[in-house]
Amino acid sequence: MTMKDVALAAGVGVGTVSRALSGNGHVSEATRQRVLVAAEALTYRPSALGRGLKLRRTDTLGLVIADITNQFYGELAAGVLGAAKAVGKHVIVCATNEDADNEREYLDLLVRQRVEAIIAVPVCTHAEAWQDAVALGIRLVFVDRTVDGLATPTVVADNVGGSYEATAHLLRLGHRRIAFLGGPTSKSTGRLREEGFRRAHREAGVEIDERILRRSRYTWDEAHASALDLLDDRFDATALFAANNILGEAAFMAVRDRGIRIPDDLSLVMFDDIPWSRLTNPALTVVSQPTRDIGQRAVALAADHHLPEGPVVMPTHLVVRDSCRPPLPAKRPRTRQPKASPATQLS
Amino acid sequence: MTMKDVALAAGVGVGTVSRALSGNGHVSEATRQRVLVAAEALTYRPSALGRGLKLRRTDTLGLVIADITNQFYGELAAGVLGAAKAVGKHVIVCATNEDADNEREYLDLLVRQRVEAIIAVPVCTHAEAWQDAVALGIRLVFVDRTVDGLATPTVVADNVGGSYEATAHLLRLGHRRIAFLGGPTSKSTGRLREEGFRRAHREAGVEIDERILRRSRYTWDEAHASALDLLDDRFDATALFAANNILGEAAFMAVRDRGIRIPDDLSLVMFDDIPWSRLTNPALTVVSQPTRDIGQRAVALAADHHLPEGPVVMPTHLVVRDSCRPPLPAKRPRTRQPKASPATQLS
DNA sequence: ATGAAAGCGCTAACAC
DNA sequence: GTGTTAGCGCTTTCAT
Repeated sequence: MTMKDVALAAGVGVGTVSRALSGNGHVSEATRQRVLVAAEALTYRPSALGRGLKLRRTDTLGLVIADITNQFYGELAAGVLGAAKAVGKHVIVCATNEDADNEREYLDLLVRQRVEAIIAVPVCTHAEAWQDAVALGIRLVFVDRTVDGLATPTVVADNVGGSYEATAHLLRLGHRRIAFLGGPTSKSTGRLREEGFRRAHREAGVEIDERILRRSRYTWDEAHASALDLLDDRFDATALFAANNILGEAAFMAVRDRGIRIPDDLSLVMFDDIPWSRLTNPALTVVSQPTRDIGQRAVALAADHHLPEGPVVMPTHLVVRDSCRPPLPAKRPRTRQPKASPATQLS
Repeated sequence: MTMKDVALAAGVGVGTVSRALSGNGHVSEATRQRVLVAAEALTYRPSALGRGLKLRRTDTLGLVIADITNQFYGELAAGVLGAAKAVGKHVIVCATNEDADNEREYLDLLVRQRVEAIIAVPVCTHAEAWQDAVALGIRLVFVDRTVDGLATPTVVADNVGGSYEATAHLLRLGHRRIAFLGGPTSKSTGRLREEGFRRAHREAGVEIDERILRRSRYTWDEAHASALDLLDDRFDATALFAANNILGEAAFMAVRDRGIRIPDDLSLVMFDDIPWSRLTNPALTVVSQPTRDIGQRAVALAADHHLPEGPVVMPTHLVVRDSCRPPLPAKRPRTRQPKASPATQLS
């Protein structure tokens, strides 16, 4: 069923069919009806291939995320899909599983598909990997993580701020030995959230014990191993900050594995407000980021023709639930008591 | 950068470029190199539009799911994406949010995109809604839910069996008043899981009190309201079976809201093994379905040219954790004590 | 082995 | 208003 068939059936030319069906150009009401009837009778559906080839436009977006199974990315994808639908575009979804080779392959695919824009959570943060995609004239928007040395629109959460706020919350409660389970330094999220953690300590005049920091890739297994390693190494921290939902889940399980009670023995804060954080007992205090908005914003940037100079930073906020409390003095035999200083008064 | 440009640069015809790049047809090694060099120099990337139009083949799959934010569908999508990548196809993902209008629009989109197959969790289970898609020659595979009156390949979990097993587990523990929070009868999952629940009771010779059954759409708000309604209505059940992860999450929250303790006051079983079910306290006993496999299998069916006659039913299994225990006699003042019968011995 | 040419389904420019 | 036609980028005969 091609347009030609419809033209034949309606006794008109293909141009008329195109005009009648698309509404572009003038067609007399009489012929319009004839065309509509013929199209209906033949159950004709225009082909996006022919149209796209002619118009040199596909109305397609590419979304490249790490792991669609992670609810954070699910939420992000939901934002992208919703916004895309609203502007009449559809999206090819690619899951890299944090593998740079997968990412390359998907990139190549999306280029060949002539997507109008690629919205990506970059695995490979070397600028070169993305350079030729942008050289090929495909609009590129990064989300969640940045790529250095590439003037590309990017939408991220306020990683430093969110992390700072969470850490400050713990310091304010009186914690002085706060363990940190963070991401790899190869990811901007890993670096920035650690920076917020450090900044809060610095401003509070509290020294960080580097022995209670761990960095792990964003996989459950590695994160869980890191968390156990942390807990088993003369662990005397009174609080733990996990820098994303994977790390948080692994940390939570590890803490339970070791019979440590939250918040009695250990206060826990996690970056990412994920539905399950309300289901644990106690419910977790978390840093919430506007995940769906990030996705929507990315689509807006992908459509906009005037790009923002710097990355768009979306605000985070601390959601205080029940996983934190002041440290129990009795519970921290090895803790060095820092002398109270004015800077310690964070709020 | 079109193929013509490459041909010009390499001093050959477009046909030769096509052959050299695709590997179809013979090209002398010398010219092949010239073409490759020219293509590289121009950073040429073949267009899938031209190719698709000519070949009348898009290598594209459409995936229609309810809510990408639900980890169950995330897992399903991961299976589809992985299997699709393995066979060199890519996928347009559509989230209906359980809205029939959205589904229609997406369907129309996918038809126009000339996807080779649509893998869908159907919202609208009227056969007619899908009839013209299949009439248009697009392969259709349903997952998770069935559509009546349509001879279409379908991949589902063993809903009756899983539900039966979970219920039998509770009966075996001695529960005689088991509440049920199920899905709408408009969905096959809703009907079938209720059927398994009933069958287990029937075979155990235990009568069901219809007053402790609720049916809710698969949205958190409605499910939560239903769960509260159930708990607030002279609730004296000793166990609760939630027929999917949304219902289970809502039930868990409602139970907590009401200060009911699991498993002391109430045993809880949920259909769907979702990561958070291990994070609650106690960890939840669940019916696990091979979600990722279902997605992979659907892709296989979409590619296969000989279709299975009936739906493909994937096995489920009960994962026993800590949310169930025998009922405490003291805790069920209103419970009618059924007389022990041989049929009660389920295992 | 390679060039020329037809044609996939569509839109837009042009002619009437 | 409507028919005709060129051409979007590609693959594949058909000649040579």
